[in-house]
Amino acid sequence: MDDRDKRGKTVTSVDVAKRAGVSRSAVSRTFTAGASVAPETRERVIAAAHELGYRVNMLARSLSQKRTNLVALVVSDMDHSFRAAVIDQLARKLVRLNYRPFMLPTDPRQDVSHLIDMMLHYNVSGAIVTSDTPPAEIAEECAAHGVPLVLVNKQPMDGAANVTLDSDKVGRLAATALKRAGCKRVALASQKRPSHSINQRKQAFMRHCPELGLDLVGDFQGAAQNYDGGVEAADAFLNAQTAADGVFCVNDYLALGFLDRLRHGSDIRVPGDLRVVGCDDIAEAAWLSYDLTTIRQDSGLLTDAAVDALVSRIDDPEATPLNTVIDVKLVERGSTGSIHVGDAG
Amino acid sequence: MDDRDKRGKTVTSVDVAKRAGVSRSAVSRTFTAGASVAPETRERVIAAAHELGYRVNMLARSLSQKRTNLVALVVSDMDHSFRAAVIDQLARKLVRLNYRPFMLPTDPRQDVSHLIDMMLHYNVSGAIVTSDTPPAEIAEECAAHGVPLVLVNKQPMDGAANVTLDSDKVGRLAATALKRAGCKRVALASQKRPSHSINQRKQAFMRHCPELGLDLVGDFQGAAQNYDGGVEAADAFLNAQTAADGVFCVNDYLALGFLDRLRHGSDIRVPGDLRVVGCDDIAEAAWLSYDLTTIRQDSGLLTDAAVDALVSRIDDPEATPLNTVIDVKLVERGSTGSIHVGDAG
DNA sequence: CTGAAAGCGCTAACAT
DNA sequence: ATGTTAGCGCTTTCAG
Repeated sequence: MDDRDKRGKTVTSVDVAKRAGVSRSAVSRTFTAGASVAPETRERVIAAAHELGYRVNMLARSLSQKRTNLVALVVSDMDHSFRAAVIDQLARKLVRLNYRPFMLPTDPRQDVSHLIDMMLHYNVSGAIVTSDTPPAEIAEECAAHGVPLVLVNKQPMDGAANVTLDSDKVGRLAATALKRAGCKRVALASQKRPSHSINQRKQAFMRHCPELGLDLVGDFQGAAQNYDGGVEAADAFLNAQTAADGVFCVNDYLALGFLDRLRHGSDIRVPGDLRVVGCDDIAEAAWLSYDLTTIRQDSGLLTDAAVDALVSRIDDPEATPLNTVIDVKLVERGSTGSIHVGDAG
Repeated sequence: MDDRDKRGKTVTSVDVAKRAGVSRSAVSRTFTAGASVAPETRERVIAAAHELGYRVNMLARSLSQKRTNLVALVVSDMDHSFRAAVIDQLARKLVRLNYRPFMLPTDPRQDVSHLIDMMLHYNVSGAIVTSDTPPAEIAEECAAHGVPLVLVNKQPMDGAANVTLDSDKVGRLAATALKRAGCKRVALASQKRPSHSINQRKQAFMRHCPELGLDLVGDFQGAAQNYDGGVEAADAFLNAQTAADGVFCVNDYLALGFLDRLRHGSDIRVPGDLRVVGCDDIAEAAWLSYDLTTIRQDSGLLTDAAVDALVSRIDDPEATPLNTVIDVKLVERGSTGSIHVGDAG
């Protein structure tokens, strides 16, 4: 590999062709999976390419193939560690399948037309939305322009594939866990303007409580679905002075704030006086200070399903979009009175 | 905007040209910043484009301009929330400047040639590395191929711009904070195989302790720079039964695990028996259960500097790469005996 | 200010 | 299996 060749002008397939004594097509075929080239030719081409430091220009290839393999990752709250993990996994899985993840950060209040523009500008092969942005228009536009779209934990939309956790089961597991822990009167801790998936969880929980003979005595809310929201929810809970003996926090971050507020500023002990269940199973839930019983949303399954759904739509644009439901499971820890992890280790 | 026009075949500049009764060049100019078009022509073109739902094909543009505006974001541990936030901010800032962030996830043990390939395949305008991957080859290759590269919190390398926090100040602030909190004998909590930036912090701390008359009585290590690593470091600390009255944890996650281990499984009270200082100021550090004094690494400044450094190298490839040092500051909380946030609120 | 023509680097029919 | 030819959609001299 001669350094003088690398710098300055870029080496193209015609350079390689010349050097290998073949046509450009031969070069192209050599670098195209499943094209027919004589082994001997291919070898010569590869050698020449290597000597020259040649790399296929994907932009040019995409232009002529009319297919980019670019996938837009529409993302908002990366500070939410569960979502960050999801993005990370999506990116890895896409790369493994030879797609190129493309970040489209977005603000909740930002208009989506901007996003659509970018997708179309770059001719993306597909898009995955994990943000909280209400994707109403986005789905329409993508459908109109034939861009395969996958929504993760969003309200299902026509023309878009959907991956979402089994929210009914979330509600059932939460209620069951509290019931089994001996609760009689339970409450919800949630947020003021719940996203679709959060809302589903809540509703499921409210459905299952009566079935299990649990009294639902309140829904205490914070502003956002994060730690501070949990603190606020706990404040509301404390003010209300309910006789609740169990709480389902609709998301783990919220639960952590909730727990912390009880511990620092009230006499209520968890799990002694109150049992708490969260949802997601973020890493922090297992920390010694929290030891939170929660409902695990397996990000591996979630991202597998999302990528599957996307790929199958890219491969067959006419196929009806998949609608995948991800199983969830209860992870019992100290906040419902199970053995404290600290005792086990 | 006629829907029949949008579906099926893509609308190109020639369609717009036809409809507007001008040449393709006119269309091109209309969508090129700072090109000279008669206001009246421009208007007609815009109208036609809008009616047809035309968008410039950036791939084609990039191909002919030989500049893509794609920026590779090389990233490894997104589960580390500080890094996730950095990625998020980088992406947002790049988009704002009309660059397109492109995720290149990588594993610590994966070979970098793979990454270089992707960058070259897509002709990226530049790259930012935030992962822990030893970027030795990556820097070389990028330099060899003229790809502007920015390293964030990495060991400086020839030909690459570098953005890193002021590690000397980190060490000084940590030592000073412990000193002011009344410590005499201090220890480090760190990890087995520290990254470059972590190592810098350690060394700085070790330099400054003697200057302040602090005895450094040990360096207790966990496997990784995360929560579990902190727990392990605390175990080591407890086993050693040192007389330390202060600990500098080289990173906040580590600090949280360290604190938790002390609280759950020892009689040592923080800040009563032991003062603890972390580094980074991640969101969790401010949580009620931790209330950790720490040294803030401002991700906003960090990412601003990284983007600046990148852009200036893209704009002028011959310029010598910038080397930016980010200021840090002490955030005092309860773990060094300052007023507990819980009391304030 | 505008249009014509050449070219960015690659692939895909179509012949051979 | 290989080469030839004609694009992919856009920009950019170069004339006018």
